[in-house]
Order: sequence, then structure tokens, then C-alpha cells
Amino acid sequence: MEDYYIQAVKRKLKESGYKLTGPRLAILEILAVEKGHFSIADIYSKIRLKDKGIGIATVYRTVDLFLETGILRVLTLKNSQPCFELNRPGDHHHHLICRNCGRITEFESCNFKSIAGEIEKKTRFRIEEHTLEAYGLCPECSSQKENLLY
Amino acid sequence: MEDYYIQAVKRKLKESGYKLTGPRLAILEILAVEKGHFSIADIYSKIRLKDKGIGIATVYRTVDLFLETGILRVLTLKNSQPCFELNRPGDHHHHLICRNCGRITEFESCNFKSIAGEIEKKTRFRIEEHTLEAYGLCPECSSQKENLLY
DNA sequence: TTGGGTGCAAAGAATTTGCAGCGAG
DNA sequence: CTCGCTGCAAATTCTTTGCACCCAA
Repeated sequence: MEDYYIQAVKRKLKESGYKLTGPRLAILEILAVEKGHFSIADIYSKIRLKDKGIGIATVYRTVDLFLETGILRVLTLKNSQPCFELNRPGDHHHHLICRNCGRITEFESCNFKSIAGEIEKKTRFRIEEHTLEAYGLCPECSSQKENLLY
Repeated sequence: MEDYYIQAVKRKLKESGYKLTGPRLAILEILAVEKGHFSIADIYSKIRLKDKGIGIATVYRTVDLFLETGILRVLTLKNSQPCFELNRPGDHHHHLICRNCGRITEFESCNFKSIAGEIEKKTRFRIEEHTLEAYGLCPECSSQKENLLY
């Protein structure tokens, strides 16, 4: 993991009076190295491979802390438990979820701003952020299906 | 609730070999009359006002059944438990969630199709459906905030 | 009639909390 | 040193399940 990023997280924690401890660093590394979307159970099982001593309560507490401080963001999908990903500054993206294999792919193009203005006018709602998830078939599962006779 | 809708649900259940029982009808009515987005706990507490005899296990089982048969759809939001709403045919909408009062407003305009094609080309993902949620301040909370000195 | 549905209570998961000892700053 | 952090286990909360009885079709 990039050292400057660790430093930034450390600073962010310090600002709020928190410490960067071993378990916190370990969780951060898991999320940064694999760049994935992990549930509490995922994180716990991965961290146990590194260090048997860490308890699940710590995982819960750390994820909560990281959400509060904006180090992580939560990804809530239909029909699955919430997952967490690093909240890197300037990284605005959305997700494609394969309904067959469950793989999550990210995509960036999002012209939501253009419709946000329209919606704000209609509803007088002040929009600050948004999430967009698309469900379907990934290229692999899609080509598999084509070879099947329905 | 419109009778024809009840009939449609009844038909849909029958097709799959299920019955339209008292508790199922009661849950359906709650979701149809109030047209809202309710969690399991919401549904349970509302149904207890009508009929003290209904157990929470039935609410879980009924919601599962209604999801399977497509009578309900699930709404999974950040920082809250999953909620359920009626899945009326042809009703494609998205949600505005007020981060202050939690109120959920629906909106329809969604030009996602235009960007879906673009994303499909780039990622070779075959998109079937999508969800879009916008977070911000509703008109009421928004005007309240304006009157506060920050 | 009869097979699915229900309430209830118990079981099983998931999450939170209390506490004594530990360790980053 | 200090005070926040941790592991552990107990407590709490959420969800599922087994079972005998009930009822929609």
C-alpha cells in the first residue's frame, strides 16, 4: 500500500483523537491491497490469516470508525450484506453486479449531474450525493449463457 | 386498495401454488394503502395494530414469499435496514433520501438508458436493471437549514 | 379434505457491550 | 504515563426453524 496514503489516514484519525493501531492498519491493508468490496465476514476471515489474535468485535468497531471518519464507504446491494470499500478522494464510481457470479465491476462514466439539476427543480430536493448500481450479466457469464439452449 | 390489484396478487400466488391468507392480505394492505417503504419492524408494528395475533415469523416468511414472487421489491439504503415496497408493474422509479429527516421521496425521470448503452460497450456487461438513490436535503429540512447560522 | 400456513417458542446468527489488561503516542 | 484500544465472553438483537394446530381452496 502507498505510504502516503497510510500517512493521510493516520493524520485523519489523529485529527479526531484516534490512534492507528495494529488491527486498524491490518484492516486498511486488506482493503487497499485487494481493492475489493468486503463484508465484515470477509474482512474477519482475511485478517485471521494474518493474525489469529484479532477479534470480530474489533472488526465491527474498526469498520464503524472508518465509516465515521470517511476512510471507508459502505456499499449496500440488493440481496446481500453490506460491503465496504476504501473511500479514496476524487474516486467517484458506481457498480455493475453480475447476477450470476456475483462479481462486482466498477464503472466511472456517470452523467448524473445533468439529470440531478432537473430533479432538483421538480422536487426542490437538494441533492448532495448519489449511488447507482446496475445488475446484469458480466461478459463471462453472458457468453456462457449464449451457449446454452434455453 | 384496488380490488383488481388484490385479484392480480391472488392469481400470482396461485400460479406458484400459494394461498392468499389473512396475514398476507393484511401485509399487502399496509404496503398498498400507505404506499411507503417499510422495514420488517415497521410492518410488524403496523400489523399488530390491526391484529395482535400475527407473529413476527409470519412477517419474515411473507416478505420472503412476496419478494420471490415479485409482489414486493427490496430497497437497500445506506445506513438503514432494508425496506420493502410494492412492485407495481410498469412503475420504475428511484429514491431521494433526506439525510436530515430520513423521508423518502420518489422520482421518475431517469435517462439511464442513454448511459447504459455506453457502459455496456465499454465493459461488455449486459445490464438488465438498475437502482439509483440520491441523498440530500428535502425542501423542508433544506429551508430550515437556511435559517440557521452555521 | 388436505397440504400449505400460522403462532409460538426455541434455536441460531449477527451485532453490541462490559471489562480488565495492553500499548501507541 | 495515559487514555484509547483490544480480546474475550456475555448480552442483546435479529432471523430462522420445528412443530402441532388451523384454514383457504
